[in-house]
Amino acid sequence: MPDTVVAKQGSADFLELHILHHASEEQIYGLWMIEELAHHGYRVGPSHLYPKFHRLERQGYLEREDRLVEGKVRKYYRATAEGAHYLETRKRMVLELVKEAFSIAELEQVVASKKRKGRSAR
Amino acid sequence: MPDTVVAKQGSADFLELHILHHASEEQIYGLWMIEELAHHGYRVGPSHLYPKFHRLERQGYLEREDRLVEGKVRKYYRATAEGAHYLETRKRMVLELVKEAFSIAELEQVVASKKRKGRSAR
DNA sequence: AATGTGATATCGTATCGCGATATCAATGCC
DNA sequence: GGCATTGATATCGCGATACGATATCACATT
Repeated sequence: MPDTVVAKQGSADFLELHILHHASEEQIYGLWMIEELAHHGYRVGPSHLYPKFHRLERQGYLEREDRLVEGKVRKYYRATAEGAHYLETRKRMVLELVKEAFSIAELEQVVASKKRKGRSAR
Repeated sequence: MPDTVVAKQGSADFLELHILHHASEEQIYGLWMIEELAHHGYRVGPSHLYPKFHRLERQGYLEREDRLVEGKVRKYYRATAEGAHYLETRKRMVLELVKEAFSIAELEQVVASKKRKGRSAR
């Protein structure tokens, strides 16, 4: 069995986090996100992604900017301040889960050390 | 704003992972799980949890054992081998997300070192 | 004006989220 | 026995979501 399972509605809210995460670092658009997710084992179709974009925008977490690129209209999204804040809250919760599920008590320290210095250790 | 947001359907699949995680370590039952989740900031009601239990059981990821405890009937669940396997797959995906969202390239090493030795570094 | 192409949008239905509410099964009390 | 109590599980109901399939869009090239 492939490990890109996606067992039905499995990837649900991880999807939201992925979107917000990328949208807080750079401007993203639909097809790009779909490909990016594919690299990470998430099979997401347009009919799944676009409605999410719309909802996140409606909620004020994303803001859109239509732009013409190479003869194609792209709708770029970036996270708003509110969206970034929401993302941080959710990230904290994921961290809790990971800490517990992987029994990594000092995970916070690892994260904190990353934040202090910009190095990515690769 | 409290940081137990739970912004609508937010906790969705994290819930599944939490359930599977605990059910793979010990036998769990509904109310206990509800309280456990509350400790971690997830507000989950019975009408959310029980259907999930039922579905996970139907999918073969959990198995049930009714037991009488202190005059009360409890339905204990534990993860099946298949459920444990599914959990591992999902955990790997969460790890990917965390690694990326927190820019922790060496996260795998941290996890691996935890697995080798049982120490919890606290 | 027709076609190609990157991209976004919608349709339709099975399923889910989840507050509110009901139901259950064992025990203690009269 | 009848009945309230209490820990616990189950269901109702409907607005919202998942997501494959399909349609539509806008610009460029011919």
